Formats: sequence, structure tokens, C-alpha cells
Amino acid sequence: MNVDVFQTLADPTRRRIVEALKGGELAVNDLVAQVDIQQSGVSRHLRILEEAGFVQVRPEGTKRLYSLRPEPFQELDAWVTGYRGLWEARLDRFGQALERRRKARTAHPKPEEEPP
Amino acid sequence: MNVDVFQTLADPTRRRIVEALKGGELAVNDLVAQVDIQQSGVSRHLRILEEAGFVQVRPEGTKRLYSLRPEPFQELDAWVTGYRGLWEARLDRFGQALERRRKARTAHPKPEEEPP
DNA sequence: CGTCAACATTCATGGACGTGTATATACATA
DNA sequence: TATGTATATACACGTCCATGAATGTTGACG
Repeated sequence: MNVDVFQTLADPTRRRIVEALKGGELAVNDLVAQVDIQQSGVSRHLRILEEAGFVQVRPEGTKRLYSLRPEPFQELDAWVTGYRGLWEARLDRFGQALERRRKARTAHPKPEEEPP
Repeated sequence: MNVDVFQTLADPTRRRIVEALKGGELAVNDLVAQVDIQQSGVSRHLRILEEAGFVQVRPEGTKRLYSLRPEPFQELDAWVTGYRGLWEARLDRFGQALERRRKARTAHPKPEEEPP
């Protein structure tokens, strides 16, 4: 997590890797198939993504399965939250109180419906 | 808006400018006072931010007042929303319904409390 | 142990980019 | 018009970085 979140996401190839991992963990070769650069480049991008906290590795045999980690996305979400006042009608102290109550509500949702 | 949102935000100086504009519109010299680079650099960053849709200009006499625009932040918010499932317990159709109800609520808040 | 597959790392290179210096443009005011 | 202030642009320079090619490393399996 030493590197910057935005700088890590600035590269389009890294974003393609991240988006490919949205569906679940993938091996390096699977990512090479989706991103049109060399395998060495994919490994380097994965290293950068790992140092930035975006991905984690899990060795499985001779393969290494990469998957996403939530922390940097949460950080990004927190950052953009500071600018929601630009397009939401009211995000003053009253609106923030509402927001806090919503967070508390969605953090402990009542299981009133079935998962599909 | 031709340039990439993440690439625009990758530069720390540009983020400082954006954060300085959170309080409202500012002239270029006001930003130069907050960012420790030359005035020419600030103007260049403002041009990049303008081309990316982050800021808009309003001439006032010999000054030019820059202010934030919501679109790129909304775009960023929409992007990170695609990854909320990583840390929220459930963001399936049920959770999205909750989310939609919250949005409808905060869009028309009843003035039932005083701001702290 | 030898071999193959999967992946990581090193090295060299070209291009993009942020910065400072200097100069240009626009506006206001006397 | 002349002068000063506010901002934008042109140019040159150094640095960072994404990429490909080549090589190194690790694990599975005969």
C-alpha cells in the first residue's frame, strides 16, 4: 500500500487487469490472454498492483492465482465521497448524518429476503 | 473529457488543486499559494484538468476563477461502484434495491433534525 | 535428475510528462 | 498610450515508466 492508488490505476493495462479480476481469481496466463501485452509485462503490472494492495496471490501448483482486495477500492470510495456534494442535492452536516445512519443500516441488514 | 480520469488524477499536484477547489472557486494565484510549484505549472495543470472536465473557468476582470465540475467525480463513483461487492456484504439485486430506496430518500430529505 | 510449464526478474529503449525559465496575451487603470 | 497585474503559452531538460526481449526461478512429473 506504499504506492498511490490513482497512480496505480492510471495505467490502462492495469485497469484491464483489475476489471478482468472482477469475476474472480485468475492465473497469469489467463490475464495475458485478455491483455494484449507480453507475459513479462503482466507480471510486472501484477507486482505493482500487489504492492499497491489491489491484488493478492495464492499459489496453486505451478500457477499463481491473483484476486482483488477491497482496501484500495474503499480508499477510492472514501475519496470520491468527499466530492459527492458536487452533484447530490444536499450533503451538508444534515445529509452526512443521514449518510452515517444509512451506513449503519446497510452494515447490518435484516435478512428479510432470499438471495437469488 | 477526452483524457482519462485516472491519469488526470494520478499527479499529486493536480489532486492538491482539486482538493483546494473543494471549498469553492479560486483564482490561479490562490492555487499557486497552496501548491508549491511555479505559476506556469499551475496553469498547465488547470488546462489538463479543464480538458478532462474536472474544472471550469469564469473570467472576472483580469482574473480567471476556476471551480469543480461534477461529471468526472460521478464517473469515478460509478467505476468504484462496480467493486463495492468486494467489501459490502451483499450487493446483489436486494442490496441494489436498498440503495435505490436510499437515493430516493436523500434526494428529498424531510427537515426533521437540526444540523449538529 | 531431466524436462517442461508457469511465472518472475533484469536490461535496454523509446516515449510521455512534470517542471522551470522566459515570453506572450489579456485586462484594468492612470 | 503606458504601466502593472493576472494568466497562458513556448521551449528545453530531466525523469519516470511501460514495453519487449532475454534470462532466471520454481514446481510438477516422468
